[in-house]
Amino acid sequence: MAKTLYVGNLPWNTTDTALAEAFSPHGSVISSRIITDKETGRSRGFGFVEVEDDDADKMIEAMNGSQVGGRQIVVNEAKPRQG
DNA sequence: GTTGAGCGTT
Repeated sequence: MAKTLYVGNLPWNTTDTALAEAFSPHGSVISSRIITDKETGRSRGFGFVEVEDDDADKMIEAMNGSQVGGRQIVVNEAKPRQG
């Protein structure tokens, strides 16, 4: 099982790999993606990280409020895209 | 060469 984490307040230069590298030591990272603008292709400043359900809660409290790329980030459980 | 609350594609 896996759970999706919403990551906000990210620097503009943050990449999906940077998230995986930042969440890796805090738990099992399955996948990571940075949301980019559909018109300009630039980073929107937030992304999503898919992690193991057993480590999701720990990574949220461990990475929420921490600094990534020199900027403090916000980590929460992502809302279900399909309801 | 910019910006800063908010929840993504098949």
